[in-house]
Amino acid sequence: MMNRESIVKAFREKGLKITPQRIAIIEVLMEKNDDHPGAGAIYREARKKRRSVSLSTVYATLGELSRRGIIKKLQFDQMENRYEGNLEEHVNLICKGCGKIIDYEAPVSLDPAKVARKTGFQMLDSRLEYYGYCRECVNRLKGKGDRTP
Amino acid sequence: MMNRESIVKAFREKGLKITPQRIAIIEVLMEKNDDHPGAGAIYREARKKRRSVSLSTVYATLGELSRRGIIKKLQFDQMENRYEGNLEEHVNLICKGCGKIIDYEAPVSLDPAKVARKTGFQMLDSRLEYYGYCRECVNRLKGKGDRTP
DNA sequence: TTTCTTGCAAACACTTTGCATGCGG
DNA sequence: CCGCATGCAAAGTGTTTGCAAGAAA
Repeated sequence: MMNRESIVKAFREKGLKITPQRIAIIEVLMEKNDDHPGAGAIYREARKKRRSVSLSTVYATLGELSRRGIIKKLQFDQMENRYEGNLEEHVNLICKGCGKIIDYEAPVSLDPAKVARKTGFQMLDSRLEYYGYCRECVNRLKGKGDRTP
Repeated sequence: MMNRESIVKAFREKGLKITPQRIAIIEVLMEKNDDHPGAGAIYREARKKRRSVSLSTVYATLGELSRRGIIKKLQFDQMENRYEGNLEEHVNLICKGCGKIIDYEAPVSLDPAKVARKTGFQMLDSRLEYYGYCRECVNRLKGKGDRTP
Protein backbone atom coordinates (compact mmCIF):
# COMPACT_ATOMS: atom_id res chain seq x y z
CA MET A 1 0.00 0.00 0.00
CA MET A 2 1.33 3.39 -0.93
CA ASN A 3 1.48 6.07 1.68
CA ARG A 4 -1.01 8.89 1.91
CA GLU A 5 1.23 11.44 0.22
CA SER A 6 1.91 9.37 -2.85
CA ILE A 7 -1.76 8.62 -3.30
CA VAL A 8 -2.63 12.31 -3.05
CA LYS A 9 0.15 13.02 -5.54
CA ALA A 10 -1.13 10.36 -7.92
CA PHE A 11 -4.61 11.86 -7.70
CA ARG A 12 -3.44 15.38 -8.45
CA GLU A 13 -1.42 14.23 -11.41
CA LYS A 14 -4.50 12.72 -12.94
CA GLY A 15 -6.53 15.87 -12.40
CA LEU A 16 -8.55 14.22 -9.66
CA LYS A 17 -9.57 16.34 -6.73
CA ILE A 18 -8.57 15.88 -3.14
CA THR A 19 -11.70 16.07 -1.04
CA PRO A 20 -12.09 15.53 2.69
CA GLN A 21 -14.17 12.45 1.93
CA ARG A 22 -11.41 10.93 -0.14
CA ILE A 23 -8.84 11.72 2.51
CA ALA A 24 -10.96 9.95 5.10
CA ILE A 25 -11.40 6.89 2.90
CA ILE A 26 -7.71 6.66 2.07
CA GLU A 27 -6.82 6.96 5.75
CA VAL A 28 -9.17 4.14 6.61
CA LEU A 29 -7.64 1.99 3.91
CA MET A 30 -4.20 2.55 5.33
CA GLU A 31 -5.17 1.99 8.93
CA LYS A 32 -7.22 -1.12 8.23
CA ASN A 33 -5.05 -2.54 5.48
CA ASP A 34 -4.53 -5.84 7.27
CA ASP A 35 -8.26 -6.28 7.69
CA HIS A 36 -9.07 -6.36 4.00
CA PRO A 37 -12.19 -4.32 4.71
CA GLY A 38 -15.32 -4.30 2.59
CA ALA A 39 -17.07 -1.21 1.28
CA GLY A 40 -19.50 -1.24 4.19
CA ALA A 41 -16.76 -1.36 6.80
CA ILE A 42 -14.82 1.37 5.03
CA TYR A 43 -17.96 3.48 4.92
CA ARG A 44 -18.59 3.08 8.64
CA GLU A 45 -14.98 3.84 9.55
CA ALA A 46 -14.69 6.80 7.22
CA ARG A 47 -17.89 8.17 8.68
CA LYS A 48 -16.26 8.26 12.11
CA LYS A 49 -13.63 10.58 10.72
CA ARG A 50 -15.98 12.73 8.70
CA ARG A 51 -19.71 12.55 8.91
CA SER A 52 -20.31 13.72 5.38
CA VAL A 53 -19.20 10.57 3.64
CA SER A 54 -21.82 8.70 1.69
CA LEU A 55 -21.79 5.12 0.58
CA SER A 56 -21.76 6.08 -3.07
CA THR A 57 -18.70 8.22 -2.53
CA VAL A 58 -17.01 5.26 -0.93
CA TYR A 59 -17.81 3.13 -3.95
CA ALA A 60 -16.72 5.86 -6.33
CA THR A 61 -13.42 6.36 -4.53
CA LEU A 62 -12.67 2.67 -4.21
CA GLY A 63 -13.44 2.29 -7.89
CA GLU A 64 -11.08 5.11 -8.73
CA LEU A 65 -8.31 3.65 -6.60
CA SER A 66 -8.58 0.14 -7.96
CA ARG A 67 -8.98 1.34 -11.53
CA ARG A 68 -5.63 3.09 -11.10
CA GLY A 69 -4.05 0.02 -9.58
CA ILE A 70 -3.48 1.63 -6.18
CA ILE A 71 -5.54 -0.97 -4.38
CA LYS A 72 -6.92 -4.35 -5.37
CA LYS A 73 -10.55 -5.33 -5.31
CA LEU A 74 -11.26 -8.88 -4.23
CA GLN A 75 -14.61 -9.78 -5.68
CA PHE A 76 -16.94 -12.25 -4.07
CA ASP A 77 -20.48 -13.25 -4.56
CA GLN A 78 -21.62 -14.55 -1.22
CA MET A 79 -19.79 -11.97 0.81
CA GLU A 80 -19.21 -8.35 0.03
CA ASN A 81 -16.15 -7.40 -1.98
CA ARG A 82 -12.99 -6.63 -0.07
CA TYR A 83 -10.13 -4.28 -0.76
CA GLU A 84 -6.44 -4.71 -0.12
CA GLY A 85 -3.37 -2.61 -0.56
CA ASN A 86 -0.92 -5.49 -0.81
CA LEU A 87 -0.19 -5.62 -4.52
CA GLU A 88 2.57 -8.21 -4.34
CA GLU A 89 1.55 -11.60 -5.68
CA HIS A 90 0.50 -13.56 -2.64
CA VAL A 91 -2.08 -16.06 -1.48
CA ASN A 92 -5.12 -15.00 0.53
CA LEU A 93 -6.19 -17.44 3.19
CA ILE A 94 -9.89 -16.81 3.69
CA CYS A 95 -11.63 -18.05 6.80
CA LYS A 96 -15.06 -19.52 6.22
CA GLY A 97 -15.83 -19.07 9.88
CA CYS A 98 -15.26 -15.39 10.47
CA GLY A 99 -14.38 -14.00 7.03
CA LYS A 100 -10.89 -12.98 8.09
CA ILE A 101 -8.37 -12.78 5.27
CA ILE A 102 -4.72 -13.58 5.94
CA ASP A 103 -1.98 -12.66 3.49
CA TYR A 104 0.40 -15.51 2.87
CA GLU A 105 3.57 -14.98 0.93
CA ALA A 106 3.36 -17.37 -1.96
CA PRO A 107 6.52 -19.17 -2.96
CA VAL A 108 4.49 -20.39 -5.90
CA SER A 109 3.68 -18.65 -9.06
CA LEU A 110 3.15 -19.50 -12.67
CA ASP A 111 5.68 -18.50 -15.28
CA PRO A 112 3.77 -16.14 -17.59
CA ALA A 113 6.04 -16.95 -20.53
CA LYS A 114 5.43 -20.66 -20.20
CA VAL A 115 1.69 -20.21 -19.86
CA ALA A 116 1.66 -18.00 -22.94
CA ARG A 117 3.65 -20.53 -24.91
CA LYS A 118 1.38 -23.40 -23.97
CA THR A 119 -2.01 -21.69 -24.13
CA GLY A 120 -1.61 -18.30 -25.75
CA PHE A 121 -3.03 -16.73 -22.60
CA GLN A 122 -1.52 -13.39 -21.51
CA MET A 123 -1.55 -13.27 -17.72
CA LEU A 124 -2.17 -9.92 -16.09
CA ASP A 125 -3.32 -10.24 -12.53
CA SER A 126 -3.81 -13.08 -10.16
CA ARG A 127 -6.21 -14.17 -7.54
CA LEU A 128 -4.87 -16.94 -5.38
CA GLU A 129 -7.08 -18.02 -2.55
CA TYR A 130 -7.49 -20.87 -0.16
CA TYR A 131 -10.62 -21.27 1.89
CA GLY A 132 -10.67 -22.94 5.24
CA TYR A 133 -10.63 -22.06 8.91
CA CYS A 134 -8.30 -19.78 10.79
CA ARG A 135 -6.64 -20.80 14.05
CA GLU A 136 -9.26 -19.09 16.17
CA CYS A 137 -12.19 -20.65 14.35
CA VAL A 138 -10.59 -24.08 14.42
CA ASN A 139 -10.26 -23.80 18.18
CA ARG A 140 -13.71 -22.38 18.63
CA LEU A 141 -15.27 -25.22 16.64
CA LYS A 142 -13.14 -27.88 18.30
CA GLY A 143 -14.48 -26.89 21.68
CA LYS A 144 -18.04 -27.25 20.53
CA GLY A 145 -17.98 -30.94 19.66
CA ASP A 146 -15.65 -31.20 16.71
CA ARG A 147 -18.26 -30.68 14.08
CA THR A 148 -16.68 -29.21 11.01
CA PRO A 149 -19.38 -27.06 9.40
CA MET B 1 -16.56 -34.47 -13.55
CA MET B 2 -18.30 -37.70 -12.60
CA ASN B 3 -20.32 -39.48 -15.20
CA ARG B 4 -24.07 -39.36 -15.33
CA GLU B 5 -24.55 -42.74 -13.68
CA SER B 6 -22.43 -41.98 -10.64
CA ILE B 7 -24.21 -38.70 -10.09
CA VAL B 8 -27.60 -40.41 -10.28
CA LYS B 9 -26.30 -43.01 -7.85
CA ALA B 10 -25.02 -40.34 -5.47
CA PHE B 11 -28.40 -38.65 -5.58
CA ARG B 12 -30.34 -41.82 -4.86
CA GLU B 13 -28.09 -42.68 -1.95
CA LYS B 14 -28.90 -39.37 -0.34
CA GLY B 15 -32.62 -39.83 -0.82
CA LEU B 16 -32.70 -37.15 -3.49
CA LYS B 17 -35.04 -37.68 -6.38
CA ILE B 18 -34.12 -38.11 -10.00
CA THR B 19 -36.33 -35.81 -12.02
CA PRO B 20 -36.25 -35.11 -15.73
CA GLN B 21 -35.21 -31.54 -14.95
CA ARG B 22 -32.22 -32.71 -12.95
CA ILE B 23 -31.25 -35.16 -15.68
CA ALA B 24 -31.32 -32.34 -18.20
CA ILE B 25 -29.19 -30.08 -16.02
CA ILE B 26 -26.63 -32.80 -15.31
CA GLU B 27 -26.39 -33.61 -19.01
CA VAL B 28 -25.74 -29.97 -19.83
CA LEU B 29 -23.04 -29.82 -17.18
CA MET B 30 -21.31 -32.81 -18.70
CA GLU B 31 -21.59 -31.65 -22.29
CA LYS B 32 -20.50 -28.09 -21.54
CA ASN B 33 -17.96 -28.93 -18.88
CA ASP B 34 -15.13 -27.19 -20.70
CA ASP B 35 -17.19 -24.01 -21.03
CA HIS B 36 -17.56 -23.42 -17.30
CA PRO B 37 -21.13 -22.29 -17.91
CA GLY B 38 -23.08 -19.92 -15.68
CA ALA B 39 -26.53 -20.56 -14.28
CA GLY B 40 -28.15 -18.64 -17.13
CA ALA B 41 -26.38 -20.63 -19.82
CA ILE B 42 -27.19 -23.89 -18.08
CA TYR B 43 -30.80 -22.83 -17.86
CA ARG B 44 -31.01 -22.02 -21.56
CA GLU B 45 -29.31 -25.27 -22.59
CA ALA B 46 -31.34 -27.43 -20.23
CA ARG B 47 -34.47 -25.82 -21.60
CA LYS B 48 -33.61 -27.07 -25.07
CA LYS B 49 -33.66 -30.60 -23.74
CA ARG B 50 -36.74 -30.20 -21.62
CA ARG B 51 -38.99 -27.21 -21.73
CA SER B 52 -40.21 -27.57 -18.17
CA VAL B 53 -37.01 -26.43 -16.49
CA SER B 54 -37.20 -23.27 -14.47
CA LEU B 55 -34.40 -21.01 -13.38
CA SER B 56 -35.05 -21.72 -9.73
CA THR B 57 -34.75 -25.43 -10.35
CA VAL B 58 -31.41 -24.80 -12.03
CA TYR B 59 -30.22 -22.87 -9.01
CA ALA B 60 -31.55 -25.49 -6.63
CA THR B 61 -29.88 -28.31 -8.51
CA LEU B 62 -26.57 -26.53 -8.89
CA GLY B 63 -26.69 -25.76 -5.19
CA GLU B 64 -27.33 -29.40 -4.39
CA LEU B 65 -24.49 -30.56 -6.63
CA SER B 66 -21.93 -28.15 -5.30
CA ARG B 67 -23.00 -28.67 -1.72
CA ARG B 68 -22.25 -32.35 -2.24
CA GLY B 69 -18.92 -31.60 -3.83
CA ILE B 70 -19.88 -33.00 -7.23
CA ILE B 71 -19.24 -29.72 -9.00
CA LYS B 72 -17.47 -26.53 -7.99
CA LYS B 73 -19.02 -23.11 -7.95
CA LEU B 74 -16.75 -20.29 -9.09
CA GLN B 75 -18.11 -17.15 -7.54
CA PHE B 76 -17.75 -13.76 -9.11
CA ASP B 77 -19.22 -10.41 -8.54
CA GLN B 78 -19.03 -8.64 -11.87
CA MET B 79 -19.96 -11.67 -13.90
CA GLU B 80 -22.37 -14.42 -13.07
CA ASN B 81 -21.08 -17.40 -11.15
CA ARG B 82 -19.71 -20.29 -13.15
CA TYR B 83 -19.72 -24.00 -12.49
CA GLU B 84 -17.08 -26.60 -13.26
CA GLY B 85 -16.73 -30.32 -12.89
CA ASN B 86 -12.94 -30.38 -12.73
CA LEU B 87 -12.26 -30.91 -9.05
CA GLU B 88 -8.51 -31.39 -9.32
CA GLU B 89 -6.50 -28.48 -8.00
CA HIS B 90 -5.76 -26.36 -11.03
CA VAL B 91 -5.49 -22.77 -12.12
CA ASN B 92 -8.27 -21.06 -14.03
CA LEU B 93 -7.11 -18.65 -16.69
CA ILE B 94 -9.95 -16.16 -17.06
CA CYS B 95 -10.17 -13.98 -20.14
CA LYS B 96 -11.17 -10.39 -19.48
CA GLY B 97 -12.12 -10.02 -23.11
CA CYS B 98 -14.63 -12.79 -23.66
CA GLY B 99 -15.07 -14.40 -20.26
CA LYS B 100 -13.67 -17.72 -21.39
CA ILE B 101 -12.16 -19.85 -18.65
CA ILE B 102 -9.26 -22.17 -19.43
CA ASP B 103 -8.19 -24.92 -17.06
CA TYR B 104 -4.45 -24.97 -16.54
CA GLU B 105 -2.83 -27.80 -14.68
CA ALA B 106 -0.97 -26.19 -11.83
CA PRO B 107 2.40 -27.67 -11.00
CA VAL B 108 2.35 -25.49 -7.94
CA SER B 109 0.45 -25.78 -4.76
CA LEU B 110 0.83 -24.84 -1.16
CA ASP B 111 1.68 -27.46 1.41
CA PRO B 112 -1.28 -27.49 3.81
CA ALA B 113 0.87 -28.78 6.66
CA LYS B 114 3.37 -25.97 6.28
CA VAL B 115 0.66 -23.34 6.08
CA ALA B 116 -0.99 -24.76 9.17
CA ARG B 117 2.31 -24.74 11.05
CA LYS B 118 3.06 -21.16 10.13
CA THR B 119 -0.38 -19.59 10.42
CA GLY B 120 -2.73 -22.06 12.06
CA PHE B 121 -4.94 -21.92 9.00
CA GLN B 122 -6.63 -25.15 7.90
CA MET B 123 -6.86 -25.16 4.12
CA LEU B 124 -9.89 -26.75 2.56
CA ASP B 125 -10.48 -25.61 -0.97
CA SER B 126 -8.66 -23.41 -3.36
CA ARG B 127 -9.37 -20.80 -5.92
CA LEU B 128 -6.43 -20.09 -8.15
CA GLU B 129 -7.07 -17.66 -10.93
CA TYR B 130 -5.16 -15.53 -13.34
CA TYR B 131 -6.88 -12.80 -15.31
CA GLY B 132 -5.71 -11.66 -18.70
CA TYR B 133 -6.48 -12.19 -22.35
CA CYS B 134 -6.84 -15.42 -24.28
CA ARG B 135 -5.10 -16.00 -27.58
CA GLU B 136 -8.16 -15.00 -29.62
CA CYS B 137 -8.72 -11.78 -27.71
CA VAL B 138 -5.05 -10.86 -27.87
CA ASN B 139 -5.17 -11.23 -31.64
CA ARG B 140 -8.47 -9.43 -31.95
CA LEU B 141 -7.18 -6.48 -29.96
CA LYS B 142 -3.81 -6.44 -31.68
CA GLY B 143 -5.51 -5.93 -35.03
CA LYS B 144 -7.39 -2.93 -33.75
CA GLY B 145 -4.44 -0.74 -32.94
CA ASP B 146 -2.60 -2.45 -30.10
CA ARG B 147 -4.56 -0.83 -27.34
CA THR B 148 -4.59 -3.09 -24.35
CA PRO B 149 -7.84 -2.35 -22.55
C1' DT C 1 -15.61 29.70 -13.25
C1' DT C 2 -15.29 25.24 -14.73
C1' DT C 3 -14.94 20.69 -13.90
C1' DC C 4 -14.94 17.04 -10.93
C1' DT C 5 -17.30 15.15 -6.79
C1' DT C 6 -20.98 14.33 -3.77
C1' DG C 7 -25.18 12.16 -2.13
C1' DC C 8 -29.67 10.74 -2.60
C1' DA C 9 -32.75 7.55 -4.64
C1' DA C 10 -33.81 4.53 -8.07
C1' DA C 11 -32.21 0.95 -11.02
C1' DC C 12 -29.60 -3.30 -11.56
C1' DA C 13 -28.33 -8.25 -12.03
C1' DC C 14 -28.09 -12.32 -10.11
C1' DT C 15 -29.51 -15.23 -6.62
C1' DT C 16 -32.43 -16.82 -2.91
C1' DT C 17 -36.81 -17.62 -0.67
C1' DG C 18 -41.93 -18.61 0.36
C1' DC C 19 -45.40 -21.30 -0.80
C1' DA C 20 -48.93 -23.90 -3.33
C1' DT C 21 -48.87 -27.54 -6.63
C1' DG C 22 -46.77 -31.69 -8.64
C1' DC C 23 -44.48 -35.94 -9.12
C1' DG C 24 -40.87 -39.61 -7.89
C1' DG C 25 -40.09 -43.53 -5.04
C1' DC D 1 -49.20 -41.75 -0.33
C1' DC D 2 -45.58 -39.21 1.67
C1' DG D 3 -41.95 -36.10 1.05
C1' DC D 4 -38.91 -33.90 -1.68
C1' DA D 5 -38.91 -31.07 -6.07
C1' DT D 6 -40.80 -27.64 -9.03
C1' DG D 7 -41.97 -23.06 -10.63
C1' DC D 8 -43.76 -18.77 -10.12
C1' DA D 9 -43.28 -14.39 -8.14
C1' DA D 10 -41.51 -11.65 -4.73
C1' DA D 11 -37.76 -10.38 -1.74
C1' DG D 12 -32.98 -9.61 -1.03
C1' DT D 13 -28.16 -7.84 -1.46
C1' DG D 14 -24.33 -5.36 -2.61
C1' DT D 15 -23.21 -2.40 -6.22
C1' DT D 16 -23.96 0.96 -9.92
C1' DT D 17 -26.15 4.87 -12.13
C1' DG D 18 -28.66 9.43 -13.13
C1' DC D 19 -28.78 13.77 -11.88
C1' DA D 20 -29.05 18.16 -9.31
C1' DA D 21 -26.45 20.61 -5.97
C1' DG D 22 -21.88 21.57 -4.06
C1' DA D 23 -17.01 22.18 -3.64
C1' DA D 24 -11.94 21.95 -5.48
C1' DA D 25 -8.72 24.12 -8.33
